[in-house]
Amino acid sequence: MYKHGISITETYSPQGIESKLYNFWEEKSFFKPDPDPQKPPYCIVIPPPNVTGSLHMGHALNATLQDILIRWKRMLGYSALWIPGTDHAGIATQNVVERQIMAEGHNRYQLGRSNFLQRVWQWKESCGGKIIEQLKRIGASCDWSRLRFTMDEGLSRAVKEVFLKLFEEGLIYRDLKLINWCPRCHTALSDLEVEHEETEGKLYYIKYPLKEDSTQFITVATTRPETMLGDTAVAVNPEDKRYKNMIGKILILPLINREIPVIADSAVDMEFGTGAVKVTPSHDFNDAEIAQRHNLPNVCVIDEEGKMTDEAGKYRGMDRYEARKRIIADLEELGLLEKTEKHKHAVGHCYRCKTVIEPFQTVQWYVKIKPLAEEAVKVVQEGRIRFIPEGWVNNYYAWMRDIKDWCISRQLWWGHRIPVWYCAKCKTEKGIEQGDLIEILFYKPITLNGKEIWGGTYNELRKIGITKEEIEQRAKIIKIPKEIFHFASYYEPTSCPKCGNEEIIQDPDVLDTWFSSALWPFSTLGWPEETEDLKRFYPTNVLVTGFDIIFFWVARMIMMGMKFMKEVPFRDVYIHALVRDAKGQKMSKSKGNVIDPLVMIEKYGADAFRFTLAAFAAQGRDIKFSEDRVEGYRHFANKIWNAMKFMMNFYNLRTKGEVTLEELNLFTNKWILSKLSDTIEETNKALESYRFNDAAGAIYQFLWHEFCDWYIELSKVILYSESEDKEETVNCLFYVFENTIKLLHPFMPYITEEIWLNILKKEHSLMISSYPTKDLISRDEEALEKMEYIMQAISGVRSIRGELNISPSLNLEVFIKPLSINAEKVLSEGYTFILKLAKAKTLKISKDIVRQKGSAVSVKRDFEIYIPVKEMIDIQQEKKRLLKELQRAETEIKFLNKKLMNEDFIKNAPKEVVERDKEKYEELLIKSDKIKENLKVLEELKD
RNA sequence: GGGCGGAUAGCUCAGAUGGGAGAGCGCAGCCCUUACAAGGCUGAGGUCACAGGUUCGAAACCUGUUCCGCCCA
Repeated sequence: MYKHGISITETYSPQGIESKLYNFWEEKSFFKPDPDPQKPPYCIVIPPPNVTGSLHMGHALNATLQDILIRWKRMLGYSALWIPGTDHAGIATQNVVERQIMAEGHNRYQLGRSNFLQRVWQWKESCGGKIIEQLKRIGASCDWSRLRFTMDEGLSRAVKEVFLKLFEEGLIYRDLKLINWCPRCHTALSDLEVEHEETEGKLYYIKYPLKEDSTQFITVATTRPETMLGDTAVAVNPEDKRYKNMIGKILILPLINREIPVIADSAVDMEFGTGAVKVTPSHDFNDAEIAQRHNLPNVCVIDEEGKMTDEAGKYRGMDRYEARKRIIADLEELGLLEKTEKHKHAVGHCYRCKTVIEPFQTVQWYVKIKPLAEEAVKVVQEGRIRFIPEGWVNNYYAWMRDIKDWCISRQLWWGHRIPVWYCAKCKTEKGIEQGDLIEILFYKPITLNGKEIWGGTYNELRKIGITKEEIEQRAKIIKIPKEIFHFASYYEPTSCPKCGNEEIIQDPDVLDTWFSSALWPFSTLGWPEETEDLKRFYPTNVLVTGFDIIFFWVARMIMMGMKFMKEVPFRDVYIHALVRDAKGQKMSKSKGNVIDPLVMIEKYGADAFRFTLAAFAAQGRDIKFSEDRVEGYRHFANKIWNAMKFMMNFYNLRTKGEVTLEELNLFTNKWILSKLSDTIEETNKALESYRFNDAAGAIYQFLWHEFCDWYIELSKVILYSESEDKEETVNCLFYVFENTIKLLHPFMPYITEEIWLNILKKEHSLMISSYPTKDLISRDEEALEKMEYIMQAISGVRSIRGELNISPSLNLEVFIKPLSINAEKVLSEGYTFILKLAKAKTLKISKDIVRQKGSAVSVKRDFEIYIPVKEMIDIQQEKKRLLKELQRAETEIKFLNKKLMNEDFIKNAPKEVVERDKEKYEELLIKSDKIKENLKVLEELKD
């Protein structure tokens, strides 16, 4: 129990305090932006985590930095809004629910599309968004009343709106191309969703016999022999002398005995393999390009499941890897396998399930990206969007330069359904009824008149009496050729706008999740409605995110923002680091090196954890996270707590809330105010330039090493006496502490609020109080200089004590001889402080002091300290100490001397630098003389 | 193959626009001094990866080398 009637726990314990305060803030609606129109807006949209996700270190860092910014700006008087939300994560979420269903012994097809979607929503309501609760644990001050989800009604509207607009403008189109296909997820992927991984594979050399003379061969090298069944040519470089006479000749494709030509294409690398490459247009991107140039046919030998097709002859139905083995064995038997070599190459994997990607030819939806990209590059070049750190713009430009059209359709059920319909009754240019071209495959047959129906064309199925609904419910695959007439519609249409027929079916695909994420900065603010929020908060101020989604997300948001808002989505893009483990390895479940942020919070408190992340968040470098650091910053929290405990002993003596430099008498008080002023400026400056570590460091340094180590200790001298400065010291102590707590609040919101509200009993919450800015206090140069003397005197005594191993319990007689009038005046003014903090028994300050024999000495700029230690210590040890100091001084003298003798230096260096060095040089000369003198005295002592 | 980033104390890292290096942890010594041992005080520890160059002056700027990491093809 303390004097003012509050009991304070011995050490700071975050458990219990945090949730209480968080609930308090939320109940008071402090997370909502201030509606006052006078206040300037400040807005951040959270990078929406996956709804399936749980909080990992990356999220924690990301959220901490955003929260620091938001709390800082809110306290600076902005109407601050941080919009939270999650994205629907098409593949990931669908996978989660499919696994659940599989555990029940079913698959999604058995449920049917609409039932399956119901299950996904159910799952989302009960388990999804766990991460939102976790964000609250780290103290995120998001406006939860504005929580959004990419599949919610408003955002779905935005998605449709955007799709239709782009479709109408011809920026969205449907095309038959080779795409990246995941045989496990059964969907197309965009280029970005493929991860290339260096893999140790093999290079197979296969002999293709010549038609005209089967004893002659061309040997091709390939890493994927199973695709040879789909070869439609062999290509060589036209410059390649080895093959000059082969060009135009016909080869017999082994195993399948198809005739294929030898063609010349300059894209062929003569150095690779034998210089002759097989061309498989259906299963390789490079080959597809060659095929286009030479008008080669496509032969598709691998299907959407990764199994061999009918075209694969006797390998039909085999898995692609099984087929590879068999083909190699068969070739070997035929004597057509020349050799195999080890070979390293990059293999594409699905970023969600890590399955090896199969290039696959299908009809997909694309966004024509060039026109959008041009605008997005321009706004960055013009500086309307800044990247911080700057270096990332190069990556951004590079990617934008070689950008390819964006494949946006996914063969999933969970996501925004593409708002396009196809008419079965309209006729193609060739006069064929479209329904005859739409092929349906059921997951489970329909039995009709004792016959199992597995599918067929749309028209066939309708003719035998299967309803439209049945077809859509039961379809596993709906193949709709490219040329079929289609129309987009915002509302669900009932008939074809061209022929009026009701036989229309919707495109079965959904949109890439990133399509909806790209709209996030304006869709979350209410677009396409012209809401108040949109008017007030768009463009947002900053996007805080990791570099890994610059392309996936940041670039696309800029494109969409420019396209639909005619304005950038954010001013700044702050790219933060990746959080790695202590050894610098990426954290991953399989490596087992994952650190759970919630465990850290549980163990050390959210404040210590947040502070660690901020202190680590130096620009341009990854974070190697170590638990030791968190522990260190928990100590910091505890330090604050204890300082507060000390102060609360004097709480009742406080007479005013604010103090100014002018009204203060005592230089220590003026000093700490000046130091606070510096810290305030440094912190704000650092935050303005997103230097979170500098801001955290400035506060830490001030609070611990200036406020606690020096100021509190100095204050005790006054507070435990009957000094007339006691009142102003108490007032100053609290004033400085309160402002420091304010500075710290964005970093450590809980402990600061707890002290503010529940210990200091402030009327209003700290999180809505005002952030200190540099005009709050100025600095007093004189006080700073005075403290310099006092600190030197105290440290001088302590050094002697420490280095000579004199027990702190031994009170010493200290003599200080000032060598200037100023030194005498200042040191005398600080007499009591020196006496107490140096733990002196007696202290004499006088220019008339004569050094006693057997004194330890410390030489300062313009005073000397003598401590008689004859009885206490070993003379040799003191001599050693002085020699060390002398040596240090002399090396520096030598260095400075050389510098000052250099005419070029005097001539070229700035005046201040030369002046400073001269001064330093002279001081050191005096110092070394003094030390030498004192060494002589020690010699005398020996006698 | 193209591009980017890193190498500073035993460990993890800071070191805007060049003026001879800092922190935290760890380590050593002395201390339970009435806010705090989750603490105090005092120390030890660094040819700033290597080699050249620019400059009066380089950890910083330029060139090359080695090692490590990332992105793209």
